[in-house]
Amino acid sequence: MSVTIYEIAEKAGVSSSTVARVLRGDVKGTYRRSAENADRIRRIAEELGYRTNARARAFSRGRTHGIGLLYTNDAWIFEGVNTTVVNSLVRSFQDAGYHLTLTPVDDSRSWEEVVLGGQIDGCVIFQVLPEYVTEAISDLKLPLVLLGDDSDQTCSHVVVDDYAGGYLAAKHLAGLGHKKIAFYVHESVKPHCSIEQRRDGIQSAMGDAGLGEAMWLLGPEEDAVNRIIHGNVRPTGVICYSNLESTLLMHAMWQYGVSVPNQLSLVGFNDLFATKHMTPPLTTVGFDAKKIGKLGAQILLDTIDNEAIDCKPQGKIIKPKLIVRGSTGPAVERDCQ
Amino acid sequence: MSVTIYEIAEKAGVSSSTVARVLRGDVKGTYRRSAENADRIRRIAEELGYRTNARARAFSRGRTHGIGLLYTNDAWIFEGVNTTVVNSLVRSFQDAGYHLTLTPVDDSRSWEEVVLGGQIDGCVIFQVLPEYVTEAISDLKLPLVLLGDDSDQTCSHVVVDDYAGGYLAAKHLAGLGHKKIAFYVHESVKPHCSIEQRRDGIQSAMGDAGLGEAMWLLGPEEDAVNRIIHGNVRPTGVICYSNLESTLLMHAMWQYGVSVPNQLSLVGFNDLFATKHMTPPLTTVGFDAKKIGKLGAQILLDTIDNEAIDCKPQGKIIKPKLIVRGSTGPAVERDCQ
DNA sequence: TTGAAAGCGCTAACAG
DNA sequence: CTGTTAGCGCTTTCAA
Repeated sequence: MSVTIYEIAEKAGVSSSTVARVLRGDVKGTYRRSAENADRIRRIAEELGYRTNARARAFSRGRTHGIGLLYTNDAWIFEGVNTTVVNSLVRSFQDAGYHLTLTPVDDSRSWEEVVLGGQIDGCVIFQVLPEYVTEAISDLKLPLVLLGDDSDQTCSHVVVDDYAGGYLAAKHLAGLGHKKIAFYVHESVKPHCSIEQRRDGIQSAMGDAGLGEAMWLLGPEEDAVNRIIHGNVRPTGVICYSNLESTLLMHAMWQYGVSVPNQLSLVGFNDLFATKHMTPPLTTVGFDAKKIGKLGAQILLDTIDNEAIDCKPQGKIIKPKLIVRGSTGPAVERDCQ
Repeated sequence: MSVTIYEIAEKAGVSSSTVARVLRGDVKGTYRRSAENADRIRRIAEELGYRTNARARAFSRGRTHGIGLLYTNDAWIFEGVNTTVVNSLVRSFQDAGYHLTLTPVDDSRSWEEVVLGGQIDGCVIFQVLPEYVTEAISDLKLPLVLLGDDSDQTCSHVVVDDYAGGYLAAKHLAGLGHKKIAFYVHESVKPHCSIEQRRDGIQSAMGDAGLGEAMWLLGPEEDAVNRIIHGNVRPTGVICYSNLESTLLMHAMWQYGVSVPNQLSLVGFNDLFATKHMTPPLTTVGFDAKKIGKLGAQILLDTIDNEAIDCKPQGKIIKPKLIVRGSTGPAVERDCQ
């Protein structure tokens, strides 16, 4: 058994409340006598190796200092730039005395024990969750913040301006003289608002540059590669939805002997270590992933602290920026083969 | 306030213990009358929207069903193949009704609240932790399992046989006629037993093949690249410690116009998506990362369940395998330039 | 600032 | 199988 405040109280000859208060820092020590007593209590606690029992505190206070990180997609949560977001969340919460619990949401309903059972004080929702989950959470009035999804404007959220990202990418290509620009989304990518937003941004930049419709490459990679290389209307510049697509395309172009950027320009999304070291280094749309975690944590902590005032939802938008590297160059029409 | 067993007890006209027992499934319902009662209790609980209060249960039982994932290295925990390990851990624990809490260990001592405060029932330790942390944990007699480190044989652990991995890699190169084989570890890699183990395996395979000493490339990448390209004794085959090194070298060789595998063979460690899609696809030493998480979780859960029997530590070793792809080929002496 | 006392909601030992 | 009765260790009124 571990040491409790009662044992300390007995040794110190004071009440357990006093011990608790001193150890919690609730006693200012304004009067000398009081301060001396406090010191003594702290010393005894130290000697006995006392540690606040977090379970008892959580029970009594009704707060665990735990935060749930809710997500549905295993493959996505620790993918590429998201690891930076997660690490940043962990650190930000840690600084505030909170800790993150990984809470995958699936049919197993095991998330319920954590979320509905009150093991957490709030949750960070990564991307979209099934509606019945978000409903359950809002029924509980559990503070939450959405990351990477602003479809529900009644919830606080942090998102990247994907429209702007798409715009930047396409504008860059248009500036290099590209007229036929494609947007490639791999078939394995789950539906997400960022897809349409990036596409809209691309289309808008193309419109501003007096160009026509963007090509939209969906489906399996073979099809995409095929259309890029052998299609009737061949793009000279391709914008990739994420690191996955850039990796695949870069590889495929190498296989088929299409030189990047001489014969084809490639722009990616997300700036990773691997991106910088591709052959050639990838021109990409990046954003401050750390900031997402930081802002998300901050918003959630605000909400938790101000539960009474039930403050209105906050929305933050992160602006992306274009990082120009070696995978883009002037447009060159490839001859028919 | 949420519904408690007392409210249900009152409505059902039974005692709170009965409610708790029924809801917990402790009542078999062998007798008809009892079964009917149990059904009624469950129905009332359902109607009232009752949820077991996990905080109260944790307090009362002295168990939280939480598991801490302890690590010191942000950059490493979600890196490459480790994400697979983490996801596998999460799932395995989830299946057993446990959840994982991310617990970075650093000077902030915030890990103490989680670990020493009793917010978790056991911990998974990723790689090595400062000694005072492991000591504190064993003082607490908190069940633990070490992942990727077997330096303390008194603790349960799951490790990859890195010696065998190194051996496989070097044997492969030797079989292709390579005589000068180097092992490259980037300077940013923190000291870890796997480095020596892989090197020993490499050396051993070289010995078996009648070759001399392996070259050991350490330090900044420029030096390594320089020695590979311009050194007095130039390796024809390089084994990379991890994905980092393979990415860097593959890129550098491309920059300097050294063809892989025609002029230089490259073998990596860890099999990632990106590895398969490098140009050329990387020959690499891979292992079953899912299994690590699975075994780790299983061992820890065993330990937690058998606290009384304080079972002796279990050690599991995962055997790696060589995945031959396009980055290795017959040895060719490069001419002096 | 301090002490006494009443919880927080569930579990568990015991008697019936 | 059920009810009674103590806790688990900390927080939080309320008086003093």
